Amino acid sequence: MEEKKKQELKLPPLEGAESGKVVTRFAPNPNSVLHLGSSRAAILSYEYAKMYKGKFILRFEDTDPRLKRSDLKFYRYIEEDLEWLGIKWDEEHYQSERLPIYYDYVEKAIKIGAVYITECNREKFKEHIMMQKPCPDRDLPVEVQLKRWEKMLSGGYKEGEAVVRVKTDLSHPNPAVRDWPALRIIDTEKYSHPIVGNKYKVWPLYNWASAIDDHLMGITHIFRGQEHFVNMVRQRYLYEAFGWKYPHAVHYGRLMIEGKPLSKSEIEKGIKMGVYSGYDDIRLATLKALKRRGIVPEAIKQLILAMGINTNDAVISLENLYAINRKIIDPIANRYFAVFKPYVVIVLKNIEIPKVIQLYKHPNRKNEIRTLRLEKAEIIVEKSDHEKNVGKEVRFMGLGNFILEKDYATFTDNDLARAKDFPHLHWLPSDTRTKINVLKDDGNEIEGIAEDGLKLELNNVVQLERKFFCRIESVIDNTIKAVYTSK
RNA sequence: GCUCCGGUGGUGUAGCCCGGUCAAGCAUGACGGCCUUUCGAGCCGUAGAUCGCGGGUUCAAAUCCCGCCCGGAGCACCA
Repeated sequence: MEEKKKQELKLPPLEGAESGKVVTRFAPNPNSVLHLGSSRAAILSYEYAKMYKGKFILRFEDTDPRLKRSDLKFYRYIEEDLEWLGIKWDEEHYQSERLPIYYDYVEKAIKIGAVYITECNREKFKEHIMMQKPCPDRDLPVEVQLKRWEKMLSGGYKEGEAVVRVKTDLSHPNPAVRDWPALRIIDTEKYSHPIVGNKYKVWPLYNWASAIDDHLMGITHIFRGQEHFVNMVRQRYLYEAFGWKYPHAVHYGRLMIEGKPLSKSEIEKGIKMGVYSGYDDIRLATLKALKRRGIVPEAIKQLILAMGINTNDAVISLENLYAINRKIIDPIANRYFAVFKPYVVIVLKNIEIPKVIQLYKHPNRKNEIRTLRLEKAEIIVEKSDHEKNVGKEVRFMGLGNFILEKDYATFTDNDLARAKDFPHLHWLPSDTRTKINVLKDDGNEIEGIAEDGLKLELNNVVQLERKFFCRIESVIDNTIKAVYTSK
């Protein structure tokens, strides 16, 4: 039964990759949690590193204390999410602790004329750049640049008064590439950094910190969304100036999920405004929400690997994730009965009481048994099941075959072969005490009763027979709370 | 507007670089059957794509060229 016939999902070969020499990194800004989209870079980077027996680095890009502020809790959340995915990293870095390194390269770059410090303000600079003209201080001698650099470091400029820029090509067709900004001043008295506080006033921008780090850390392959495409174009000028070799970069397309917000800002906003209950709100596609719903990490990994490194945009259907997930959990998830409201009480006729009914916990594992006790000749079934089948002969699963009437049912026999074409209905003894609430994926809750044995499945994904898979989230006294996984 | 990147069945993906074996493969979803103490899983089968549109090159185009349309991304002293 457990034949391993599933073709191991294989990533296509990586350009320029050699076994033992691949180094990849995942470089999140710790300003939110991981979701299905952001886990893509992590999974691809990690899997490729593993595939080529290389190295995988986790690097927190926390160099904006002002607009995209990092938060201490997210460093930890991201680590948790990665661990949950089964991702292990060989190195971990915080860019906020590497500022002296970035400073060092500014000085080096000034000396080779690769960067300059401009006192042009944003508007003035933009005017020049749009006309493919340099700001006057672009060609100031090295000594002046160094002096300005010292002035920046020593606090001689206030926010916005000076910016380090990388010389590119002023006639580059894309204005966004022309002399891009590398470091700026941030008033950390006002915008304190969660890790280094107000220790530094000069902060690198993404392209500077990322470019320097990718080189210093020996990154050979970069995986990121297409929104970073021009950043590669920009950073190449710097690499060229330093005589470095730019890593192979893969820019995959945009990933969307039917109806679910997949942007950090939208998630953060929704949580702040109380639209979502938290990072694990089941309507979200965060890793924390998926975990809570009983989606296993292996399913997420397989989904991402199946998408590969395609550059076109994808609107993926959650059904796909569910299908993959189901294949993994179905062989292990135990089976239970739960009857949801509205339900009806049926009196059983022609049976002996009391009665102990034995059922398999899983159809494939006939050695594991669960039991239901009938003390009274009375069961509860769902109203819709009852309505559809009044007047018919039905199979009460595990109990036997019955002619179902309006409020009673008469036992006929226990012949399973004969029951083949009968509707199979699940049921519970009328004196069942265990209650269950299931949080559905649309945010609504449904109530019902369940087998007592279900209380022992805390944190597990189970199948409520004929209903759906769900994860048992909490068990307090006689009440079980579960979260819907999928059909 | 400018600069990039895309457009293969409902969804995802393979093929496109190096034209024919592709009247397009796989997965998922839908439908039907078998099996089964579940409406799940498994097995079998069915339906579903004139490969965005138009033109060109060629004996031959999803694959090459041109034009157009549509979608996305970027155009921050964000990452």
